[in-house]
Amino acid sequence: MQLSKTYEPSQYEPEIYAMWETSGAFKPTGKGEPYSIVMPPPNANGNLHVGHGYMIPIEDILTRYYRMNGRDTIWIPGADHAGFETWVVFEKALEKEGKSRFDFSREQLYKMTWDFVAQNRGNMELQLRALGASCDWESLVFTLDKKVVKTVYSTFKRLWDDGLIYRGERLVNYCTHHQTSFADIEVAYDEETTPLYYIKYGPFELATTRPETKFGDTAVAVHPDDDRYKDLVGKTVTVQGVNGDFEVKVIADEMVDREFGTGVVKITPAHSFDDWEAGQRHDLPAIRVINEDGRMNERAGRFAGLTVMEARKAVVEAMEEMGLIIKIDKNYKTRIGRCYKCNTTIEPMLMKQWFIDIQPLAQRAKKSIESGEIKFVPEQKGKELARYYDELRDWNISRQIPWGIPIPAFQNVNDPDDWIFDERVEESELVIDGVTYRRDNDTFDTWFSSGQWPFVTTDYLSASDLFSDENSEKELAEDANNLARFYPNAVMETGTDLLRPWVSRMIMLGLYATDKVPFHDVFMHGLILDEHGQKMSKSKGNVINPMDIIGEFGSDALRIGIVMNRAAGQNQAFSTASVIAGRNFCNKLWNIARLVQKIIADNPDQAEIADDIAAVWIDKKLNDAQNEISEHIKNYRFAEAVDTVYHIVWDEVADWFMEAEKFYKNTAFLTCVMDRILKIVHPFAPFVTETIWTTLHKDGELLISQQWSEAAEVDSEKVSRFESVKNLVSEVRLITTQLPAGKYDLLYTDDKIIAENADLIKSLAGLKSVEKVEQSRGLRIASANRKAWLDLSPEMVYEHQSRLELRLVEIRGEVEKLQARLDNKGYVEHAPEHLVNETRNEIASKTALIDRLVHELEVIKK
RNA sequence: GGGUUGUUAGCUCAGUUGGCUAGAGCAUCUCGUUUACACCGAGAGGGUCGGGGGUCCGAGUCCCUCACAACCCACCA
Repeated sequence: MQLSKTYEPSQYEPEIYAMWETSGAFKPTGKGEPYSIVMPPPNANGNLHVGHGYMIPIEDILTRYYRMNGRDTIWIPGADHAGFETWVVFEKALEKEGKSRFDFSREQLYKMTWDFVAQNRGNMELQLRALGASCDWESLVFTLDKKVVKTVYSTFKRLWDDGLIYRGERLVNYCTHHQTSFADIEVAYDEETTPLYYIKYGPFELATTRPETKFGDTAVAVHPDDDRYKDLVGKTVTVQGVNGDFEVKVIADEMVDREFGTGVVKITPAHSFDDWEAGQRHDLPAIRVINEDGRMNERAGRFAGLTVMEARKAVVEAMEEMGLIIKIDKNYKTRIGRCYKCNTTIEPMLMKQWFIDIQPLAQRAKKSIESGEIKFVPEQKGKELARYYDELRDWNISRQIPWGIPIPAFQNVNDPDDWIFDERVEESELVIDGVTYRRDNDTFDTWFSSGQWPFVTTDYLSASDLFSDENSEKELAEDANNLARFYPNAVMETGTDLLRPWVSRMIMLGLYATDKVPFHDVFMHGLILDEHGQKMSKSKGNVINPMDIIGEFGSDALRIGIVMNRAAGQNQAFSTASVIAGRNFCNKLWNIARLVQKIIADNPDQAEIADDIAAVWIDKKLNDAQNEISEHIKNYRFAEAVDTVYHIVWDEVADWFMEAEKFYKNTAFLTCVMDRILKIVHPFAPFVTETIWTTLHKDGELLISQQWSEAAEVDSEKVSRFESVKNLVSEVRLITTQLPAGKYDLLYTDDKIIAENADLIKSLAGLKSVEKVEQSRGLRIASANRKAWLDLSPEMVYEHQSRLELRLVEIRGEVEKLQARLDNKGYVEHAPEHLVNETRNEIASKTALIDRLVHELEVIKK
């Protein structure tokens, strides 16, 4: 089949992907050392964003590269139930129908959300295909699949049995209207004006925005270095309250800002996040004074039953009567959290939640980073995580939304402290030995389940049950039918924003559940910003949809463009210019293939060409490029790898080798080189390379399943011969572009390389002729140091003189700089010898060039 | 406020442990339509590497300092 003039990606991409998928090329071969990546599961309910447009190509480059380099490779895709995000979208949809979550049971809600997600789930998977993801679809895991739940329960059970799970009180963001708690990110903060009350508080004066929580005060805090209150620290003071006197402890804590108010803070651990922290540090009791319905409880005495705002007003009035209010700052501005749905003020509320005692897990994870068992790219991210582990506090794994994995715990209706583990979560009540247990209605934090992703997706736990004896490792590795050989994963590739919520948890839970690190390397990519370096957001309207880019420029162009010029861990702008470069590159490759096709078609009976020095030269270049690319991939330097690919194809293959082949027409060799290039480029631009491959190869073999070529043996003498030709041609081009348009003659005297390659040189340099003469004339090709002259009239040579003089000044300047370096004793003494030698050699060659130029100028002047 | 990362050509960015004349893509300019490609070819111009100081034979790279920007965390009673 003839290749069309221009590469039209949309014409080939879907078909090519279907070929890969149906051929089974994405499946591991069962041969070679296992190499595995688990895809960070995109939201099943959503569309891919431009971040995926970067993530997927990187993971696909790795997968395709290792697949083509002898590894037994798998890339496991996933789909995320995205607990919170999906829940918000679903609840909005419910709302549109005039319904609320309170109209349904938990089971109903779960079922409805499931159906809702199922409707949309196909989009994301189609988009992964459009990006060319060569992942093994058969091993796809949804975060709510049975095997996920099973593993999550077994890990929970184990933590429970090990005494690492406990019920604990914790402040949660609570909406008193919806009567549910929210995650931090679900709370919308707004700057608002709220009165700041300066009140008398025992021996202190202090400022507060929340006088109504005074009933829950259990301490009063000052800064440890504050001399004003030094004597009172540690004492218990009596405070006059609206319900009578009460006592609080005076504590010293760094949280207090001496400059704010009077430098004194009342501490209400049950209703303020900061105060809760302080309470933890100082071992203070927490007293709840607000109920879940947003009204004051019995602790508020005569104010019980009032709403928070009513109580605030009433308490202030009462305090004013008692003379406890000093002044009220009515212009005070602060940020108040509100429910994103009903705008109700979020109350920090003390509630019972499930917790994991995290430090034992965290410290083990920290060690795995510090020992180098897990390596981070960029390295900095590992250090950041190690620090984070030290600060990590017990992990609250309960969430109050129905869309998630139910927590398999039941509470004795008669004894709130009696909890049992039971997986029968479909039952809302269990009766065991006459005791009734009620199911906990909470679900797991999504990170608790996704934190187990590497061993869930590879079925590692169930497999390690099968292989429990000493030989398990070996048997596992050899069992080609078992996904467990892919655990631990080779690399975890994900965004820097997921370092704490996700990567940290995978390491902790992986080590805990499997005694192994979940992956050996972590590669973290930064955020893709818009073209002007701004964060993309729907409200700004600057969101770039990867599917639009694919539609306009093609999948390969997006891949190359987005990977190009990008460093690990760095937030960087999206650049359409780079995508255009990617598209141009694909077109270039396409046209190389067209030229190969044409040369072969035009020369059906061409025999092997023995003296093709361009062939030897390109073999060498391709060897080098393969090595370089491998090195870059090994070090996760994707931008550099793409750069190497781009330039080997464009600068070496297209500009020199193909041009030389227009002369040689070495058809057999052209086929080999074409294959080799396609293999090298394939991981980066899979669609265009496969399209070319399947067009040129009629045997039905697919490029995706090929192995990279072995390095070719090269005759370095021939390589340097081609380099000489190249230099000569470059200089001839340089001179002739400065001359009036037209074709020129090259003359040479006693020059073996020119004599042997006269026609090649003529072809490459676009000369009229290359002729041997006895007596030289015209302009000497001086820089390339060849006995060659452009046959120019004395007038033209004379005109060229000024250019030569400029060049001479330039080179003399360079030599001066180099000489100055050598004149510096410190340099000669301290710098490595090879550098000094290099400098000397360079001076020598430049001096020789100066001599030639000087000589040439003398000739011209005569 | 704490932490992290940036600031290199008109734009978007590379530059791995300090070492040859600081690179790429896009954009710009000149010449060119030789049937692979104008999504092209041959060339060219453009940078005191954010400012200042220091270490060193040698600094875009290491140290100090200032300015600016982005991100993460904690957010003020």
